[in-house]
Amino acid sequence: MSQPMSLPGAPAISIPGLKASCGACSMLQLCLPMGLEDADINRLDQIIGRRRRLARDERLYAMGEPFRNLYAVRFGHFKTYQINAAGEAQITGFQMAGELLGMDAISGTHHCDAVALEDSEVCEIPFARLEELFGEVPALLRHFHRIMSQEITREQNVMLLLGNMRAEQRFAVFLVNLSARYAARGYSPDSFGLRMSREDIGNYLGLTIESVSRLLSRFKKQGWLEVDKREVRLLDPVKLKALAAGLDACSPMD
Amino acid sequence: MSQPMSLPGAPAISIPGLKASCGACSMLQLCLPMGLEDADINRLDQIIGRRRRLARDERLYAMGEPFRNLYAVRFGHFKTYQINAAGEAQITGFQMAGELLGMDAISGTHHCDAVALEDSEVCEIPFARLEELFGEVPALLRHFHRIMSQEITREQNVMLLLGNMRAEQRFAVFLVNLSARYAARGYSPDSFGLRMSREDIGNYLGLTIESVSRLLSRFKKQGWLEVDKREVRLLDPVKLKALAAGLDACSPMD
DNA sequence: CGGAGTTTTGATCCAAATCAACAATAGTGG
DNA sequence: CCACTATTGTTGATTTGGATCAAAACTCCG
Repeated sequence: MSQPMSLPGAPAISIPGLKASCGACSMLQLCLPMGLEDADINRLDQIIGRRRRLARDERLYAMGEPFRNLYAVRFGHFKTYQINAAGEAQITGFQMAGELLGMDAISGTHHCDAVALEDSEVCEIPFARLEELFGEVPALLRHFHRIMSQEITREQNVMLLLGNMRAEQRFAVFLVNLSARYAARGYSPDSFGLRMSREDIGNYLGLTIESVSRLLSRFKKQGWLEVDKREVRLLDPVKLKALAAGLDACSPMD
Repeated sequence: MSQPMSLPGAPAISIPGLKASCGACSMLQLCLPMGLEDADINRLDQIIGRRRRLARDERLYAMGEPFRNLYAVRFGHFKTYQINAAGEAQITGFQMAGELLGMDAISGTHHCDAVALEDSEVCEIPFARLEELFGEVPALLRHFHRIMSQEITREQNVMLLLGNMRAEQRFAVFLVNLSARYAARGYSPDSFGLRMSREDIGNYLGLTIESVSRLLSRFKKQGWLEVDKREVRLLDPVKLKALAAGLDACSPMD
């Protein structure tokens, strides 16, 4: 590739300390203000709090904290995870630019931790003020409901993955999903860096780190992708999509 | 037990054909109108459509259908499930009286099927009219958001279950969860009938029907519960809760 | 460079799936 | 009502996908 390595997490124009401006944000078409009129976007801008920068591994919020804000990812990546009574964690999602964090907390307190996978920035959205705006901007409310609904559907898809799929299919789903999300953001669908460790991937997919490593090696050997450290290039996206859809019998690693 | 068998799904006072009345509904304290003032409950009553009766195995809605209504379960039980491209199903939840169905569809079309597990009744809630009401009754909107948020959290808990737990713990979680929900509805927490088949339970928990059957036998042998067909009585709820929380090492079936 | 963390690869094990057979139950129709 | 069938559930034998255990290779940084 003659182009510089794709960098889906690279900062958009962003001057820390300045208030966020949805109208100028590159994520406008994916984020909360999607589809709003200019005037309404300005009203949303009015209520959006400061931007917040987080370093790699820094925590945005923790389980049990009282709910105050939603967060829109401006750039960077996050993971969210739950911890049960026995101290075991389950990663419930990876979030990237334009995605909303914290919806599980609207019921009162946060039910998971959110941690930055790399240096990242979020817009803080005070929910109390957002609620006020809902009454005045019905299109905003409608889109907010759509986003929550999509989050429910996303989680149902993960349930399907964890409950029904074998390791190979899970991993294919994971790759194809990332690919589609990068594509929606204008990045290459076939070439991207994994922002999360093998351990995070394994935890999310209900597999061990060893299994993830083996799957990567196997997919590479089959010629379906190239891997170099965390950089991935999908060589046969069609095959991977077929695997993900379960339309293709698993090749038993001969 | 000298009492008649517990019947958590037995009809509340219900005259088919009549319009629903939230104020008179026994699920008032669990359902959408929870916490509303009388006047606001009446406004909600105004918009709620007909009740709808469903026979066992009858489908309330199907994947792909356009979204029109939410449904509140009046009595009976439902299951919701997704089907993937390969035709395999994953049950994403079991719903009982007072619970809301269809939130995953707000984004436009239904993403799962909902099927009655027994003769059941729902209140049809036209979402367009509910949206109108949101602007007039902020408390209703707030509670609606809380319900959606809780649904997200519930699904995250299932992800934790499917991604992290062994069969024994999954099954304990399942039983303890049912127990708590029946308790919240005023029924015995320790004695209830399973409304779903072993196959449904297995599908939901990511296990085979054989595994579910073996788990039931094993729990019975351990003296943690009694089973007779689909009727279950928890004999050692404390033990089951400990298992569910993962605080208790799995007893290796000696 | 050293040392901690991460990833890969190989050997072995085990929990749950699969395969198989049968028992119990619920329907169905005569 | 019973006989017959289909469905659902139980139990046992065997297999297997992925976990676990173990160790080496690589990477990242101070």
